[in-house]
Amino acid sequence: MPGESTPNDRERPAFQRIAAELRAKILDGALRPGERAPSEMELKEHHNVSKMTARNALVSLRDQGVLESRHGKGFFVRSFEPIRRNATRRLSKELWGGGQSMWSVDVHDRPMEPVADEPIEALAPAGIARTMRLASTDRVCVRSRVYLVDGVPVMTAVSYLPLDLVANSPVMQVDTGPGGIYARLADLGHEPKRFREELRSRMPTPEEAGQLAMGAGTPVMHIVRTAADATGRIVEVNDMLLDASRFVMEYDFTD
Amino acid sequence: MPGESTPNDRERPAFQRIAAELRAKILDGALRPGERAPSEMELKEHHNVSKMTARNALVSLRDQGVLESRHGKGFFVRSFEPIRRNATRRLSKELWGGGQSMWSVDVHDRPMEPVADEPIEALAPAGIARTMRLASTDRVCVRSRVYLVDGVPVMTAVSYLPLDLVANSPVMQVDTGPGGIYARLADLGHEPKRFREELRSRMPTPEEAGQLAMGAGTPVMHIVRTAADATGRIVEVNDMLLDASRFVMEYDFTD
DNA sequence: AAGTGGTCTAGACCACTGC
DNA sequence: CAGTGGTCTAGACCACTTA
Repeated sequence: MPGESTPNDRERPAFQRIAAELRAKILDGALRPGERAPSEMELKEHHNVSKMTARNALVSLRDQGVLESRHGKGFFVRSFEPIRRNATRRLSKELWGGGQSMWSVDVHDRPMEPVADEPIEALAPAGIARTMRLASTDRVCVRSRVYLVDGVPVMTAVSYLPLDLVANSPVMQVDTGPGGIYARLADLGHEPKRFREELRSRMPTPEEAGQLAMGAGTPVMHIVRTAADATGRIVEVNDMLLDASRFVMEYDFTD
Repeated sequence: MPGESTPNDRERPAFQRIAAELRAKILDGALRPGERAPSEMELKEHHNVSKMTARNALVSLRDQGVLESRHGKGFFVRSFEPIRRNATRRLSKELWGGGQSMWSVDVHDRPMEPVADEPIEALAPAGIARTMRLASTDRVCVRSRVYLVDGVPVMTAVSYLPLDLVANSPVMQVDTGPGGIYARLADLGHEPKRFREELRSRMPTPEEAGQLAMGAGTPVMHIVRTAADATGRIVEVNDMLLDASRFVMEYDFTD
């Protein structure tokens, strides 16, 4: 009899009970990161529910970031080894000249490698033009890149720089040399001095989830960093999208 | 005939097509924030699919934070009016003496009101004790509070302070007076000078989603702020959980 | 009472994985 | 091949909202 085999428990829905039970097993260590969770069929028979109800429990945990699914293999407990990234230290001037890529100082075991597109010239998107205080006719240098860990994309970044500042400079090259963009801006007499990072978190669009190789149920961090030189002129806006499950952001400041 | 009415489109699953179509309508403004999306029945008949498939499309959009559902009423397009919170400005000393609650400077139209529990004495949780560099037998003052906007909880915060520092001080009172905890710590000769905020983003547990009145498909920001006095002694650890859909975090720093 | 979302069943077929 | 996740159907009943 459809719709009746749940004998009106007056309790939580069955799929939530099953999900909570699995969650508890993970919390108390009975189910460890990387291990396979019970299959749909196993849950179906163990709890006397239909396949869809068993599946519903697994999917809801996946959408909460607890499990990940691999087609044909099973549901597995997700593990987290986030990359710790300190914005202050990362931008500290000492590192710029050292030939260190900005991001490689953040990852300890597995280096994060950038894959950069060819820089292009373009009109600034409306939002970027506004934060850069540019006229809508001003052109910018656009540098797009993807950062990989173990060959997997974990972050995308798009930098916008005023074209009149960086035209015919190494900033227009794919490889900007030791110290990266910021060192080149310093060479040009516009060393970045003041920074603002604006951080949002939300669920990714399907496109974004595809670009970053993200599991369902994991949010993104959307960070927009604005860099100004000593005179207050905005010399770069960097629009970053991060797989939130792979990062811990750290900010230091005084009084 | 079950499983056959999708005539092997060789394309995306039906529920994904329907979801993408709705998403597009929202993006191009045909469906505006706050408006009701088509109901399950409407989608079912319009696309010639079963109710579960139509529902699947709506639920997947809800779990991506695009829609919210109201039982008995429908699915509605979510709108965002995030609270902008600048950690640097918020903590700037000038504000402490002014009788300004720390958070009220962040909200413009609708004030964010804290609801504080009675402070208690307790053993520090393991993780907190470690970051506070306390022995496992040291006791701490625990201050829990919930912040409301329009009566809706949007953030929880739990502060831990070394008990030997704040025992028999106004910090142990519910109302700490003008300037809040930090002003009282200054009175005690331990003015917070250096801060670190550590920010993660993830999906909430069901319990967390209940405490904050969160819609499905919205992540939380988990922020742990550590405050040290001039000598480097850690005088507070503040463990915050925020409904990510309601906040934009802002961090300023120089070179 | 009618319309809506929320849960559930008992099947079905497909695609992917690994033996 | 069997086992797994992924999609789908055509119903059902429930709880909630509005009128």
